[in-house]
Amino acid sequence: MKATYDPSAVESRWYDVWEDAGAFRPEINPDGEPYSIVIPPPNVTGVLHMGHALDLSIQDVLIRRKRMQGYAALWVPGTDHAGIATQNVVERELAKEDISRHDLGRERFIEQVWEWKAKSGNRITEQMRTMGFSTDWTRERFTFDEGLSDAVRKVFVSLYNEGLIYRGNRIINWCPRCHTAISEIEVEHEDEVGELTHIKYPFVEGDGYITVATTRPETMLGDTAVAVHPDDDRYRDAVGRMIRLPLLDREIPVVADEGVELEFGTGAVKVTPAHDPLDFEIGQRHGLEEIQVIDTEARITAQGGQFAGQDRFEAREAVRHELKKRGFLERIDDHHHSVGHCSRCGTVVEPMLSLQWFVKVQPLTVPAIESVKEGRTRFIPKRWENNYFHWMENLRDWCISRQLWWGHSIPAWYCDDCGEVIVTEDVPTVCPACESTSLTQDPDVLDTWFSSQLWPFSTMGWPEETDDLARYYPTSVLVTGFDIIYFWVARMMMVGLYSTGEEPFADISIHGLIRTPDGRKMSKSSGNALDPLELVERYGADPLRLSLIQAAAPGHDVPYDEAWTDAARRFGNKLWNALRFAVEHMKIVDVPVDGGYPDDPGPEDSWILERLAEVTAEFDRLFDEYRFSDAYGLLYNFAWAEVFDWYLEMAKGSLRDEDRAPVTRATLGVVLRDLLKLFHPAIPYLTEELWSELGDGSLLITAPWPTPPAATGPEGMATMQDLIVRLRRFRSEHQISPKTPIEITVNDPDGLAEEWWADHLKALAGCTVTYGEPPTGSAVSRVIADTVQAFIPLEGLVDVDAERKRLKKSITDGESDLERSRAKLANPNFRDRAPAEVVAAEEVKVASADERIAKLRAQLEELG
RNA sequence: GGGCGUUUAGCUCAGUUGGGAGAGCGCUGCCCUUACAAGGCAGAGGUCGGCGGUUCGAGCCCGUCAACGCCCA
Repeated sequence: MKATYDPSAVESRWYDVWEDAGAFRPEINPDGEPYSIVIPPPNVTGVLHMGHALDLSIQDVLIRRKRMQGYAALWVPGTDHAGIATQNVVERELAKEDISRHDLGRERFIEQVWEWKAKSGNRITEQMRTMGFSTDWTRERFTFDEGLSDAVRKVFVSLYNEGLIYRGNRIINWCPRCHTAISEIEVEHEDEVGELTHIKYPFVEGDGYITVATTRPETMLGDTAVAVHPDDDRYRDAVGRMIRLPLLDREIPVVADEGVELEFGTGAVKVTPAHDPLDFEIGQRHGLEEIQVIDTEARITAQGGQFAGQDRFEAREAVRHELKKRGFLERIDDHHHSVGHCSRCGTVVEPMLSLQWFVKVQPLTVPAIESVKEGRTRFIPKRWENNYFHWMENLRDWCISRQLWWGHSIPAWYCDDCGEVIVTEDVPTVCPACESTSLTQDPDVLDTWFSSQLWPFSTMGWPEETDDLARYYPTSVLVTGFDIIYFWVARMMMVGLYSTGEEPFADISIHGLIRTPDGRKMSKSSGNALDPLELVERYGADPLRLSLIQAAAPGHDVPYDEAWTDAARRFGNKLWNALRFAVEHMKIVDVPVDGGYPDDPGPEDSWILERLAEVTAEFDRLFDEYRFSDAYGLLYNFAWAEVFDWYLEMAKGSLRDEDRAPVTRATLGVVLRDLLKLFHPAIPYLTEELWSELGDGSLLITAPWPTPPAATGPEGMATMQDLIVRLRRFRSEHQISPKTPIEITVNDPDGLAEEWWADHLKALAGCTVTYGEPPTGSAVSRVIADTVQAFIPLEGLVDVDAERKRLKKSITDGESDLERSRAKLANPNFRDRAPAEVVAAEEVKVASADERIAKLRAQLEELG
């Protein structure tokens, strides 16, 4: 073995070996209970970012452990066709050659996208392999492949037939850049400082006017009323009168409507039914005309008089200018308000009246809420349930049609002759109403999330009744960030229950977002995003995985610092060298794949075996609660601070003793082996490589999960470790070189210091031991651990003044402990109400502190 | 405006049944001890945001205030 751990050398070796062995397929454990996860499908256009790295590392850790525990563990990979995103990418490519999609036409453009996918669409899956993720590639799916398209059509038609999908004219959010409608949650609201324009709307008859305020003055061109609240005394007389709309001279009524906010602005609002959701509702109630004044390019329509053809923002200025010129402008105030932007391209969205398809979601939310309320699906951490409920309870209908080319077609056809709407899974040839054969399919496609929401069961073959569906659906757990609970998780719950009657997953494990070290959001646009693949090159995939898992406390954001990954890499080096020590120098061979715990271990062996059993049990407990960071933190500290720093050092001595060496080899072998197993889910490459050094020839990826038997270590271990630490401190405080041997006399009234201490005190503290009473005549000091005292001759070793100082400090420390415990015991309430064992423990503390201080005082006196 | 979260060592964060605060990085001193200097040993550093309450006992439970952040409207 090489002297240092080289991640890139190790990581190039194993992925193909695993895959060729079929280890990623659940069939590797044919008799195992099923355990399944579907990957949240990344956009096919995407490249792996830190969020993916975290999300997928967690899933891999779950899957790999379950696989080792003997489950038929299935992790389904795949990608999302990502309608807008992918169409944008390909359009941009074409633009380089000065071609628009319209030049190509719809059919050839779609071909172009498929070609792009074949060429560049597997980038992210290649990156997943680099990271070592053990997904079953034989089951890879794409949201736009054939089977999934069948599922989409089936769900659409079914929802339509039950009246849960309808087509209607409503105010939607329009992105003038992407040229499509988008849903409510694809709109990102940002607080901006805008201008509130106050406009005078004069009455047609008589003098006077009403002042209305708006942040979008250009929409006044589409105004068909002014509305006030019915209880507003200020406008009591105005209701029913007519207004002459400035600039266009259209006569519009003043109406009273409950929807108007009394306190806001002047209390009177202009009503633009075609370009505002609230105004649309007011318009419906009062039978107002809907005049579209902004078109799909965000330009003023012919209805906008002299402003026709202007861009909406240009028109905003022009309208204001004209109002001012003609005396209708009252004033302009600065105004903080939130402005909606397209989540895809950042363009300001335009609310617009449009004929679109919608899902009526309310009926679907009822069972989805119940499932979580009744615990059939649980969120981890639980607090995310509240957000889920809140969102579900306030859902508005979901606009699912998109004016794009790349996406699932809407399975709706219109009869060219009689206008009949035909919604069906198979392409219709004849109009059922008039028997015309002249039918035209709806040109729109579906929101990408409409197909993503089917992912947990469409990937398993639904609507076919496949073996996979029967065996692996519902899935065991969904792992994802809280940012897509609304987009994705909630919809999977709704449509999963609707389509299959079952919750799509038992658990939903929510993790946070990766942030920069100073807590900001990582994003490509702000240029502070780290590339995980670059980190892999610099530190290795295993160190990146381990550091992400350790840093990610459940449900909290992760401010990521490379220092963690560097620390994980150093841990890898430590583990590497521990194995190197065992393999090369100590001839550990033939460690069994499982079992093999020694029957008659020595004291330090039984101690580490006890700790191994405790730590494994605790690790499993934490892991089963999805507390991966705690579980691996525990393991990391156990490995480094206990196995490497203590056990390995103690084992060096016994390995030199031919009588004790066999049992030490056996113990060292099983402890390191089990460590490799426990660490494998997090750092698969390194552990597999080290496993191959242990000699058996099998693969770690499919080795059985460890279940070390309970063991009991020797009573005196903790005291001995304490004594060693204190002796080392004594050395450090007195600047005694580690090379200077110290002869100590150990006095041990309670029989804690057994014979086996001597070797360890020699090896780990550089002290040779004599048991018995302290020597008399020469100056000594003492170091005390529990009831054990070690006497150290001072002659030639230490400066007596320094020793006095050391003793005084020890006495002071002891006294403050003593004081605290005494005060507690002096409180009668404490004695009465605290549990007996707590009181007893406190009494023991007093007694031992007392004794200790007495000894130290005596020591001080002896020094004179 | 509503909801949620955060506030613990110089920095980034753990701390789930309330019983003397931990990790990583950083810092100080000593050590190239044949697994590892990507290391070892020892150490310094904290009124656990403020105030009040419950309790024999609060980082942890309750109330309140403050700062920061996120989501929704």
